[in-house]
Amino acid sequence: MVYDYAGMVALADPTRRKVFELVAEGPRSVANLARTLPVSQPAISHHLKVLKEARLVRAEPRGASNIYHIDPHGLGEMRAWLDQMWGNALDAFRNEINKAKEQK
Amino acid sequence: MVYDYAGMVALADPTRRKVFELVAEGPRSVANLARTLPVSQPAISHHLKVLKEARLVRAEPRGASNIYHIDPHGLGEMRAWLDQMWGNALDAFRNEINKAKEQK
DNA sequence: CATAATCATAAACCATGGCTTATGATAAAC
DNA sequence: GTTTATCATAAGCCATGGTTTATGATTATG
Repeated sequence: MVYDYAGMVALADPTRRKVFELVAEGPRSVANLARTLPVSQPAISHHLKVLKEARLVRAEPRGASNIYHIDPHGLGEMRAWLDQMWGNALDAFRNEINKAKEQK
Repeated sequence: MVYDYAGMVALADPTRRKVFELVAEGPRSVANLARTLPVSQPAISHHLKVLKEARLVRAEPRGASNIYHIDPHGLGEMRAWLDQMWGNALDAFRNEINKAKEQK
C-alpha cells in the first residue's frame, strides 16, 4: 500500500487538528472557522489547504463562501493504511516473541 | 476517547518514520539504526525518545545495547482512536447528506 | 586494568513551518 | 453601482524542532 503520510503530517499541528475536528462535526465556512478559533482567516485558509491536499477535507463553493466538509475517501485511505501497518507490525512482533521462546 | 495525538506527531517527521518502520520490521539497537540511516547516533536516540513517549516503541536494555521494539499496546491505542474518529466523522457526514436531501 | 563499544543528554545551529498583516478577487447586499 | 462580506495568496517574522558535535556513563572486550 502506498501512503504519503500527508494525513499524519496534517494532523500533527494542534490548530489544524481543531480545524479538522470542527469540520468533522459538520460543514463549515472559512469565515465561521475563523470566528470560532483564535487565529486569523488566512491562517485558517492555509490549514484548510494542507488538510485538502492531505485529502482529509473537501471544499464546496457556495456563493461567496467556501464550505468545507470531510473527505470520506481520503480519510478511509488513512484508516486503511494504519490498519495494515498495525497488522504488519503486530505480525512481526509475534514472530520475534516466538523466536525468543525457541531460544530457550 | 482520550488521545493526545502523540503518535501522529511522532510519525509526522520523515526520519522518525524510517526509524519506526525499521523497528516495526524487527527489534533493533540504537547503533544498528544509526549505521542504517544517514543521521547521527544522537539523532536516532532523540527520535526513539519521541517514539517511546508516543508509546509507539519500547526499549529493552541488553548489555551495553538498548534494543527497541514496537509497543503493541500504544500502537493499538492509536489505531482504536483513528477507528472511532473515522466512524464519527462518517456518521456526521451521512447526517449532512440526509439533511441536504430533505431540503429538496 | 585499559580499551573499545553503546547510548543518552546538553548545547548550539539553522531550516521548516505556523502566524500576522497586507492585498486583490469574487459574490452578495443595499 | 457602491459597499460589505468572503476567501486565497504573498511577504515577512519568529518560534519550534531536527541535526551535529561534544561529553559522560555504562558495559563488553582484551
